Amino acid sequence: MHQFTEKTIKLIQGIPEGKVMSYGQIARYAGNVRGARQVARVLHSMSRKHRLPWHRVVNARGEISVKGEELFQTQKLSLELEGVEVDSGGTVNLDKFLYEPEVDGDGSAGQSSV
DNA sequence: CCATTGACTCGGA
DNA sequence: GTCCGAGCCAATG
Repeated sequence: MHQFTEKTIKLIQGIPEGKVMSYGQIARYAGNVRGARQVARVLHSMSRKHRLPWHRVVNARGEISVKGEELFQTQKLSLELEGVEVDSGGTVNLDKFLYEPEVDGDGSAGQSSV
């Protein structure tokens, strides 16, 4: 197993409740800027074997990009239950719920703008 | 090993 | 703002 996959898994597991990450972002943190699709694939494969909080993973726009209707609602429900506000279209406010593990205790920037 | 997929992303029209 | 196309890399069959 490549480190990218393992890092991806760990990153996903490291996402706190009430936060979400995009595939591309995870891929970058995993060391692969272009690994967004692999993240998706990892979710498919790993989520079957491991219990990964894949529901905390959304696309770059903060939207739930899952295909299946059930999976879509499942993810949306899971996020809402964790305190993440999800729009009816499955859109999450990345300015509020985007998880940035590298971010320092800044806090001032990020969600100050409207 | 080769071909296909895959929950994506970005850029252009 | 929406739609289309190409890239990208790894796991699976």
